[in-house]
Amino acid sequence: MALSERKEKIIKAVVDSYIDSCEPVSSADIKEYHLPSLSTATIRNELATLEEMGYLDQPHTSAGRVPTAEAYKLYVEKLMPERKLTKSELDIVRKYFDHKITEIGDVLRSTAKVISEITNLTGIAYISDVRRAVIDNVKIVKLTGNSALVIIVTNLGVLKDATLSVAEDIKDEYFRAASSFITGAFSGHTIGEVCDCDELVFKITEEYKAVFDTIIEILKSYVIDERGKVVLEGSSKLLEQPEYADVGKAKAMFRLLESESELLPVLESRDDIGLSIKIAPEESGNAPECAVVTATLTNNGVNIGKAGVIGPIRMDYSKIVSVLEYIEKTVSGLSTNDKREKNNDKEMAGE
Amino acid sequence: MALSERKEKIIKAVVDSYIDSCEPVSSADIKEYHLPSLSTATIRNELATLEEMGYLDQPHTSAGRVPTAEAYKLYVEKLMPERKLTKSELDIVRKYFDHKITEIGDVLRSTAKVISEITNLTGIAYISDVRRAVIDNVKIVKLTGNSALVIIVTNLGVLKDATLSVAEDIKDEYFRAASSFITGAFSGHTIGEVCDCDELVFKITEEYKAVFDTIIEILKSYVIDERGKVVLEGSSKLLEQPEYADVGKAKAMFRLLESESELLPVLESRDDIGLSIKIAPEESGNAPECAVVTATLTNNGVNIGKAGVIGPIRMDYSKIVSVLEYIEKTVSGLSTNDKREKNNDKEMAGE
DNA sequence: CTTAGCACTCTTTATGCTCGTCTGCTAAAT
DNA sequence: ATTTAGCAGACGAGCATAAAGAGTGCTAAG
Repeated sequence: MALSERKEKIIKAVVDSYIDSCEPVSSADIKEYHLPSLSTATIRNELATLEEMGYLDQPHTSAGRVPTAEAYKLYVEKLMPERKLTKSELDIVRKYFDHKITEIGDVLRSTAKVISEITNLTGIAYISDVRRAVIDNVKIVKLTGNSALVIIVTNLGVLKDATLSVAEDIKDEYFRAASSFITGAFSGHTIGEVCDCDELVFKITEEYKAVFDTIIEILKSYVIDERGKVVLEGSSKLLEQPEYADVGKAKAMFRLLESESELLPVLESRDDIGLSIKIAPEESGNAPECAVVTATLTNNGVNIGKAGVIGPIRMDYSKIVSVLEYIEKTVSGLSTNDKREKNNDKEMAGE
Repeated sequence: MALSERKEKIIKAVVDSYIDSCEPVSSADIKEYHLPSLSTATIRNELATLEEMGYLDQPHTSAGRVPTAEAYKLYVEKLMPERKLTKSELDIVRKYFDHKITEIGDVLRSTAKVISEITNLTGIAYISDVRRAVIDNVKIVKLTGNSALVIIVTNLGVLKDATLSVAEDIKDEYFRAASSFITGAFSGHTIGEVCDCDELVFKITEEYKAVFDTIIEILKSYVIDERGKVVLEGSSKLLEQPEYADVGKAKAMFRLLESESELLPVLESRDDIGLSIKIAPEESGNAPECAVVTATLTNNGVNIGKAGVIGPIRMDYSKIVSVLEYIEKTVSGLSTNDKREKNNDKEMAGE
């Protein structure tokens, strides 16, 4: 059934007001700040029918109204005001991404951090599936005496690099040759493929067997380590929210954040593109009530992963959406071969 | 004035009991669990004099006794039982360090994380002073088309590496030559020296001017970024502690953790070696009461930084000391040219 | 010096009470 | 038919009071 315009206005008033104050909204509040032309009695009548319709709740008889998840859903879909980032918010984002960021892990951490800082909620970021990353390039560089660095470049960015011990007397040339050999063998394959297949498929010669094995090892442990690893930043920010004024509630929420097996289903979204807003998702099981807003991160058009916020159902969706939209754009602009606007890049003069 | 053996036993009983339960300790408790041979009245007499001496406190007249900071200090110095890590605790530590860890930042994060996991408090780790790190080696590696990776190896380990954009047509040889030239110029100098000095000192020829400038830039921004940066892991663990059952207290503590300017003086310890236990340090100013235990991390005998825990004054010092001692040893064993016992390293066969 | 016993202090918990807020309903007004 | 004013009723927040329980301090005896 369609809602009258007035009913929608009242829902918006309740949600806006409740987001701001976290206190049940009375008919007088609505009259004063949102609909001065109506009497409180009329508003009360509307409130009563909206409650019957499932949009509002009443903690007890003599209390104001509180929005239900249904009301929030309608709000984000239709009623929410558009909002632009303020100057200072833009500055915060720029500050975080004004550096040279290489590793995927760093991108995730920075993203989660900046989101948390602006929204005052917990920022989350994660890679959808490392196994799907396509290897572009593998470099092995000798560092000091007996250690070497393995750098694996994928379409998602530079994977965390790993050192390995090597015999002192191996020459630079060997590493160079090994690098280009391995690059030739792996390039174009996904990490998943490389992990699963054995040396025969890649036609590895005896000479580079050892390097091959080592790199497979590194990839395998990387895949295991990062499987569904979610980066969380600013979880303590949740304490600022009045819904967690009770330490028990706060603990329950932290438990959810710390348990990856419970958290992941809550985060997952159907759509692989754009923003996803999940309000009180069923997947959360007996975990505490929460809402999750995520944006899809891309790099050169490739889906890297997701970033967003998690927090109580009462959150400033309007602000969060504008932040995430901006971050989505910014992160997509970061990449190994980017052309960023500002002086973020210093071209190195050729020889 | 010297304490009688019995007084010490009673202090130990109070501290042990209070660490365990976080509840004021009554004379009956002490009799039952620690000194059954004495009567509660005798114990009460002792408790009264210990309170006068400043070792104990009484929340109110009809409550049991609570140890003062003085009592904790005596406890860690003299009364604390020795404790070995349990099998499962050892396993946790091994799990964290069983990987190839390259970057300093990763060492810090892992260390803080494992400490937090075992102690159920907030783990901290930080580098004493990046500017004092001595550069060993600088490598510039071309990755894909127009991006290159700069790897700076110091005596502390591999610094976070940074990418830079380069013209497409630069050849590998140029990077190789630039790497060895820059290594020749910087090797043996500290990061601080390199940041402060200009090109003349390093006799940079025109040819490598651009690389030189870029690397200086990277180092400078690194030094600024990491100045006094403290890695914190598991801050939400603090909520498990009953002293933060009140959200206000918890928030105050989180504020301390988030403010580097307030946190650093609390962490700093006089001694540059071994374990430091600071109980209710004066430096904390008007920040909430806390205790900090830190160990010095070394790498090839070089002082890297500190790692430890921060939490309420009531913490299981005995356990923490044993954990930190073990971690101190383990981390010192990690290094680019290490000879670790187990199969953590796979030697790569020569050519 | 140690101990038993008892009075005393102070917190904790439960109970009852008042006050203010906000609603729901009814009847009148538009 | 909708809106509004007015009023009774419901409920929580806050406060005082009372009773119960825990643990001490003190005194006097062992």
